[in-house]
Parts: sequence; structure tokens; C-alpha cells
Amino acid sequence: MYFSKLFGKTLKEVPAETDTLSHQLLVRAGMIQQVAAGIYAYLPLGWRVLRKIERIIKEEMDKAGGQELMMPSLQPLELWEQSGRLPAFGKTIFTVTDRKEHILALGPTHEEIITDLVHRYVQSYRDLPLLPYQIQNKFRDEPRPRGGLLRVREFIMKDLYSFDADEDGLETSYQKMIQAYKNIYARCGLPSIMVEADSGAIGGKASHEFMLIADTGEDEIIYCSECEYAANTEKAQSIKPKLETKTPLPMEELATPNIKTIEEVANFVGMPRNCTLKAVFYIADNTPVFVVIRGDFEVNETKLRNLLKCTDLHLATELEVKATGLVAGAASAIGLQGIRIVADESIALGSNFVAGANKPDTHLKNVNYPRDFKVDVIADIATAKAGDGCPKCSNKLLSRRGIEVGHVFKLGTFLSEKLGASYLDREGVSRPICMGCYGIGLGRLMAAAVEQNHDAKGIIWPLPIAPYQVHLCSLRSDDPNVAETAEKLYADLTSCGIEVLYDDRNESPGVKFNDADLIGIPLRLTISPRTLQNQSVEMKWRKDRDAKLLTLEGITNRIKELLKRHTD
RNA sequence: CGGGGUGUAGCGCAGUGGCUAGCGCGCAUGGUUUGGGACCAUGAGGUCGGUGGUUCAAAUCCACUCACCCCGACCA
Repeated sequence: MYFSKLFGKTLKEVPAETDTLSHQLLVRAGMIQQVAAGIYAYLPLGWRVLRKIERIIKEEMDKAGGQELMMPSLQPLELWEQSGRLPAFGKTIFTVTDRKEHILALGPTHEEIITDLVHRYVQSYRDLPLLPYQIQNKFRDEPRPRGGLLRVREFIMKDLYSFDADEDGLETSYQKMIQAYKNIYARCGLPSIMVEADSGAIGGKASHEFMLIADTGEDEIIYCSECEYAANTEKAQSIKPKLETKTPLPMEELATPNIKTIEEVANFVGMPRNCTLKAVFYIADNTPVFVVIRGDFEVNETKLRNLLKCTDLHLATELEVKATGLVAGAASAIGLQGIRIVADESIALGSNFVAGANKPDTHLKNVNYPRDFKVDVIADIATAKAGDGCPKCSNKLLSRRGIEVGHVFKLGTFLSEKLGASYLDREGVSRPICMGCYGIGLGRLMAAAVEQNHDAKGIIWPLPIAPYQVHLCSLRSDDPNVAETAEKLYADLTSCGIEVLYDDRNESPGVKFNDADLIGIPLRLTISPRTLQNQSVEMKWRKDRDAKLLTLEGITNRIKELLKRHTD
């Protein structure tokens, strides 16, 4: 490709309204362009990256037994009503109305459609297992699109669905997919880790996410310093530090004027936060819930939502708190009635706590569970944090940030039961098909790759997903000698099957090199009057600082070899 | 949806009631330059997000509205 003919331009300045690094770099490099909030166009350079990712994904899916097909984006809403997942997806489903005033959904995911398809074609255990997949645009009306390609409303997703006779079959398919996913990220040149995850609106039992490690990631990963345990904080469990048990003392009232937050309470009584009990009010599907947790922990809303089996969960607003008659800043479970009380198990890991007295400006000392108050449910609803104990081996947990670039779910049979996808087993008994689903967001993977691989000058693409393999620069392209040699090299490399972006513009060296650094093609070749003096080409890896000279003689084959070595 | 912010040329920005709206980058033409974002000259490019109002006069003041960005609840 001639740079001079490329659709897309590099930008010197950081576009306003881009806050995320990958977004800035992808826009500046002329790879993507925003069309509306969470809606993007891919320009030729960006699209090439995406197609490379796509190819790797397809190869791994096919290798794992996947079969590519294509389903429609327009989906009858009736199928969603049948599956019962409409409430869970709620407003994130885009809908369109046809001329007959019939409402259709723009597919946010395809479990409903594929299950409906499968039920028409699968009647016997002999038809299983099946691993159909597609790569297609998905539509989700996210509450807040953000971070460039990291969270958008229309995105390209690879979605594969597994259909097996039973749990064992599902386990086999699940493991196959996990291996395929590991292969995909490795082949893209992107180090990833797999973590335990919550299954959210998709539903189902077990689920794992694949994370690219990046400081800018919006997910927090909790992992063990010693064993293999790793989980998204949404899901992570931990052994909470237990405090020394003291003899329970009699409860005492304590005047605490204008002392409201846990921080203030702890400072006021001169004790650490873990000697206090924190009260948090939630509204779960329109019902108030009172949550108690030890002061040094945070409520994990995902765990709480799962425990309460509710779809909507939010912190109570000031108005909603007032309506319950609770005293904000001094509330506690002691003597509390008429509201559901949910506690984290941490309230039992300590004694003589300081808690609210349900009276303004008053707290209670020496509160002990279960002596002084009762709860309706006690469970693990705390956010695990670095420093806690590993649930598997009790060693110290650590944390780091990551970007979710893939998610796999064991769905089980709840969807196939709802949608009537069943088969006859060997004994002629009808059974629901056991399902799994497996997704990768291609655009997010591309953005995450940039978050993970860049420097102050621009992007540094891993070779397997770079838009081109070689960036060829000619300096003084008005010099016929330079132009001819560069043209010939471009033609030779291209005819060898090497992908070359040839910067044929007659620009100054600074302009060309800065553009090359910004775009981030892994290997840069430069031809100039200076290199031609000794019949050579300058070669520089994007990730390296220094360049070296190679003689022109037999250059094509040597570059080919070099690229091959770096791809394998 | 709650909180904060921004809309002026392709991009980044300036312009607090006054006459013809400006700067840098980019773009076009010509010339001089050329190993890390060169320079000179000339030039093209604007319904100042939209609607309504106040005023002799509005990019500027007021109201409404739309769009986009950021922080929180959701996800590939």
C-alpha cells in the first residue's frame, strides 16, 4: 500500500474528547473514527488489524471443532420473551419497529436465535455435540459507552455456542474453548490470564473471563501470590483476616456529634476500621435492604445481587433512605425491624464493635454478633482485596488491573428448557441440551492490544496483528535513485507475500519517522541517499531503539526469514 | 439515570454586547529545503450545535433543546 494513497491521516494533536490512551492513539494513527457515542468506523489501517484478529480467531475456532455460520441481527422479541431474559437485558436491547408496527430487537447476543435453530435440527444424541459460531456486529445500548473502542454500543463479536448431551460433554466443550482462547491471545502476541468471573445477565453457572493485563484496565483482578487462583473482583472470594476474639463487654451508648462515616467513627474512638460495623442501604427490585459489613470491607454488589436474586440493585438515594426511617450515619441492625437485614460473614470475625445506635449523633460500643442483633441472611458479600487470604491455599492475595477481552459461560439447560431444545438419549428419553457460550469482542481486543503495547511515540503492534508487517520509508523520494530502489524493494517484498506500507511521500524524515512510530508497524525499512551509498537498507524494529544496516543484495529473502522467525 | 464539563474551519484552540470572527496545525499553488514533526509567498475553507427571546446591535446575555466527553450503577 502506498502511504500517499491511504484513506486516513495521522494527527499531530491529541483529539479533544478522547481520554483513553488506546482511543487517542487509534484516532491519531488514522485507524478508527467515532461516528456517534459508542459507534465507530474502522478506517483501512484499523480494519486490517481487525481482520487479522478475526482470522486468528476463526482458525482457532475451526481447529476446536467450531462451525462458522451467520445469524441475523434482527431478532423477534418473542424469542426473548420465551427465554425469560428480557428483564435481565432490559434497556440495553436496541429495538426497531417495522412498517407493521412490529417490534424487533437488534441482537445483543444470540443464544435465543441459535437455540431456536438448534432445536429444529437436533433431535438425537447422535446430532451432538455442536459448536456453531459467527463473527458479527452486536448491538447493546450501554448506559455509558466509554474509552473509545473499550466499551461501545455496536461492536464486532465472535460468539460460539456449545450444545452437548450432558454436563460431561459441556465440560469437554468448555475446556476446548478455554484452550482455544488461550491460543488466540498467545497467537495475537497478547499476554492474557484467565480468571473466575460472574455470569451477569447472560445467566448460567460457571464462567471465566480472559484479561489482558494493563494498568489502564477497568477491571480489578485478584490473584494468589502462590497458587493458580485468579478471579475478577466481582467474583473473587477470600479468607478475611480474623480479629482476636475478646470477652464481650456490655453495650454502651456513645455520643458522636457529626460523626457519620466509618473513617470518622474509627478516628473518633481511636480504633482501626475493622473494629466498626458499617451499614449500607440498598434498594433491590424496589424493596429496601439493610446491609451490615465489617468497617474495613466494601460491599460487593454483584455478590449481593446474586444472593438476593434481584435484577435491579442500587444504593438507596437520600430520599429512599428517609422513607425507611433509618438514621443515615448512625444506623445499625440493633433493634431494627421491618426491613430485611443482610450481613457479611465478616461481622462474626471480631468482637466489641462500634456500630450505629439508630439515633442521631449516637453510636454503640461493644456490639457483638449474635448477642446484640439478628440478621435475616449472613453470607459472603464482601469485595475481596489484596492482602486477604487465598480461598484455595490461604496464601496472600494480590491485585492488578486488566481489560476483559473474552468471556466463557457454562449455561447448562435453563435456556434449552425455556426454548424447547431437547434431544432423545440412547434410552429414548427426552433431555434438554446442555449449553455453553463463548464471546470475544474484536474491537475491544484491538484497543486492549494498544493499551498494552505502546510508548510515548505511538502504537507498537505485535507482529501477528499489525496492519502491515513492514513500513518502508524512502527519504528524499525526489531523488530518482532512491525512488527507483524503494519502488523495486516494495514490489519485491510484496510479491513475496510480505505486507508493506510504503511511505512514498516526499516528506521530511521527521514527518515520516514520526508517522511510522505512531502507526506502529513492527519493522521499519528506510532507503535514502545515505543508505544507497553502500547499497544498503536501514532496518529498525519499532520496539527497539537502534537501527542497523543491511545490504540490498538478497534483502527480500532475509526479511522474509526474519518475519517468519518472529511470527512462529 | 444522577453528578460535572464542552460545542467557533478537517484537527487543536482564542474570542464577556459593537461594525468584515481570529490563531496554530492540516489543505492548495509556486519556490527554497531534507536522517526525527523545515521555511517563504499566495490562497481556499465558517448557517459560531439548533430553536426561540432580549437589544439599535448577539459567537458573546436569557430560556429551551440537541450532541459529545468525564465520574458512578452495566459488559465483549
